[in-house]
Amino acid sequence: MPELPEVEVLVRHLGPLLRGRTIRGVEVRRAKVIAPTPKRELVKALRGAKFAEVSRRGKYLLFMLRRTSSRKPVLLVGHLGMTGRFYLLAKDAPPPKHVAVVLDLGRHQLVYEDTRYFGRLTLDTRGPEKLGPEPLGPEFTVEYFAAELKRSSQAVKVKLLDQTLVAGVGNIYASEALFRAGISPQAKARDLGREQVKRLRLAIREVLARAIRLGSTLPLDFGGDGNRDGLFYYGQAEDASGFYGERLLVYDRRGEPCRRCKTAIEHCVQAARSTYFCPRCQREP
DNA sequence: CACCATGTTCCTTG
DNA sequence: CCAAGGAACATGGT
Repeated sequence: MPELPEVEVLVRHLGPLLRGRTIRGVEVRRAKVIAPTPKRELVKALRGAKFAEVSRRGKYLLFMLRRTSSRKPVLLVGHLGMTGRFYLLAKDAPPPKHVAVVLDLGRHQLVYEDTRYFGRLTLDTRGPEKLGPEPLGPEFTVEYFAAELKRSSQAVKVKLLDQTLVAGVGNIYASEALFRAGISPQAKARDLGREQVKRLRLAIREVLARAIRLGSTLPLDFGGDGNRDGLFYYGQAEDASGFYGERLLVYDRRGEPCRRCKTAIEHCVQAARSTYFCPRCQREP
């Protein structure tokens, strides 16, 4: 479930587990995910390098690596796409289906698994460089947000998915934030008034921060199949605990009663993505 | 079999 | 040149 909050929770768990560990070997099982970095180049850069810091930018994972020989750090960039997973496995555990890359860490292996192979694990840093401000950071100001929205004739929900506007909002949290702000997803971005922009900015920050808070309280070793051996698995936490349903107010709730006014939640398609909203609580400007 | 899915990029059209 | 819409990517679930 990778939007900003899921990636943030993953980073907070991975950081302490990886920091200081040395990469002994690199196995690329699906060359597509490391593109455009050639396999040889990746192996050369990673083997013998040590994890220094694990951080996040938008939906991207940033692995800062250092090697004792050279002083310049290597930045390894990860992206989970729709179905990507990073977790640790015991050294000789058989890697499951759809493993794209395995990093040998000695007693453990860091596995990057991705059923649909839409994600990335690469030395190409152009992805995160194009991103807009962090929604929870100081650069995401009302002034900036208002000015950017004014320049767009797109529906505001579609605009929220533009990672150069603000980094990390995905299809689920876009619908959730608009519901909390009481704004119709079909409203043109440039038509929002000052108060609506303020409310939307706040709603985005609250929705993301809340998801991070909730996600951080959950154990991540949901494997349950023994294979992962409890060490680390970022999986279907929401389904397993049933808390997914509680935290989402509109997403995937077509026909169900609005939590606020009981009106049936509606669904529409915008830019080929599903949008959910309450026709009564969310109005056009 | 048909349709849908948390994301991004590329191509076409206007 | 830019905005907008749609397909493509690859696999699995319903």
